[in-house]
Amino acid sequence: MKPTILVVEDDRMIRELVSIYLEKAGYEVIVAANGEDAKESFRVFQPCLIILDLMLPKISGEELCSWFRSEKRNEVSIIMLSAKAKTQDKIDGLKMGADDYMTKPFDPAELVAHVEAVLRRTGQFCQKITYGGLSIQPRKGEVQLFGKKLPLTKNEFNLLFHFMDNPNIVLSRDDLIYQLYPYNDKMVLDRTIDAHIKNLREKIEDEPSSPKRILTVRGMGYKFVHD
Amino acid sequence: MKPTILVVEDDRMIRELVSIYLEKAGYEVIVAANGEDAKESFRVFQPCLIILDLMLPKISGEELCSWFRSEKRNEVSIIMLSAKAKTQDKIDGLKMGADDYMTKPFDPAELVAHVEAVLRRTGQFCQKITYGGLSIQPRKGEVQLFGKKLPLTKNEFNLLFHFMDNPNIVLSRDDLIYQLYPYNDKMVLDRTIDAHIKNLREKIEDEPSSPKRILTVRGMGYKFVHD
DNA sequence: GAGATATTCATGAAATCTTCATATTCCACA
DNA sequence: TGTGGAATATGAAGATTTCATGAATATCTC
Repeated sequence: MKPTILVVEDDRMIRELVSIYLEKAGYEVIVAANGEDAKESFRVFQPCLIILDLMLPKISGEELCSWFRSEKRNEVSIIMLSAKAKTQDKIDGLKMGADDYMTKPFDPAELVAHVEAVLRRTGQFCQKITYGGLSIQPRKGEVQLFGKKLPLTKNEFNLLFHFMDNPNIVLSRDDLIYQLYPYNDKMVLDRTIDAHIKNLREKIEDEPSSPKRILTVRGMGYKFVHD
Repeated sequence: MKPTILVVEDDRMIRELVSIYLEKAGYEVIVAANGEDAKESFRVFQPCLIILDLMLPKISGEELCSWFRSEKRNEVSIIMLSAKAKTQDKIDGLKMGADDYMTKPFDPAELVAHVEAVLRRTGQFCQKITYGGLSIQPRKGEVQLFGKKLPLTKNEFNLLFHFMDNPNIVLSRDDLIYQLYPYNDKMVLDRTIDAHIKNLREKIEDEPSSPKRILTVRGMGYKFVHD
């Protein structure tokens, strides 16, 4: 499953050039030539990254950026594209919530490198997180331990994902319960989490020699560690 | 609770210029003029972001970058700084694991904007309070003394956090008790606090030569001091 | 309904907390 | 400068909390 990138650009030449490079780099590319289409594509395809030209007809790139950032759309990364090369323009763009800012004209290969840098950091949900031989692919719903597929239950999977998304951070049982039941519709005991942790540990720390991945932090919760 | 930034740059002028801007923007800044110092500072201060010049004496910036990445994979963000402005240089830098790449000469205000863009993603994880080699990272549930991890119990941790959050302020035992039991559900004696303080002191003032961090203010309570 | 999964329960062991008894320090005042 | 009383430090013992675990029960899914 490839990460999806939305390219918002009204200039057809640039749009296609960028698309070709991104596709060659292994991404799923969606294009939009104006703000309306961009919003629609965003809703439908839920891209993990947006390449956003600032000079657009009707709805401006800046306005779109705010829209993407509003509500709970913070997860998506945005790389701005603009002919405006003044320092203040760049600062304004970044302050607006862009993760990166590139000036036209640009080398598409460099754009790809920037995309990869940004996704390495933020696109975890779209791709794969790996720590010491343990890797999780959220979209595929798949977990591998040194290449061997691990069958996890839904709760185990969600727990592990949240752990690997927050390495070295102490997660309280309340926090973990909330991850499993975001709608607060269920009253479960702390002990339930313990039980899931136990089962999860058995699966990801299968051999006695394998490193302890999930530490218990007495009185506080659990922590996924690496290194 | 400012994020810590490590600036690795051999040119003193640039180093100080960058430091000034970053400090003005509210960051805790550590500087290093060469690779060895950088590694040492990295270990001790655990910065959440590194501004890394590529042209360094002895150990190159590229080598350092790999070292940082191997040391703590994703945890630290890296912004590269270089006079090399060719597209291929930027691509190489980003591929090496940098989160961003800026070319010299640069506007320090723009650098700050880039720093903020990068930290917007990752900054929440590296909140930290540091006084004289003693640092606490609430989200990690971790305390370090000159880079060495200290195992604290929950109460010790909470006490220390409250102390470091209120440096140089006298905290009464009642206040401290309230910190440990915000729900007022427990009646504990003042002596209990004394006992925790004793254990905490043993851990954070482990050597006879180490400075006294927690002072007793007779008749009033305790005070965490620095400088 | 059957198998898989989720949740709860009960238990023991271990870590941690709290208190108590005693020692030490500090300060006021002679 | 010495002394007594109050406040704090300390070590150890007992009490409590917390967690891992295995088994029992409930719930979900097909």
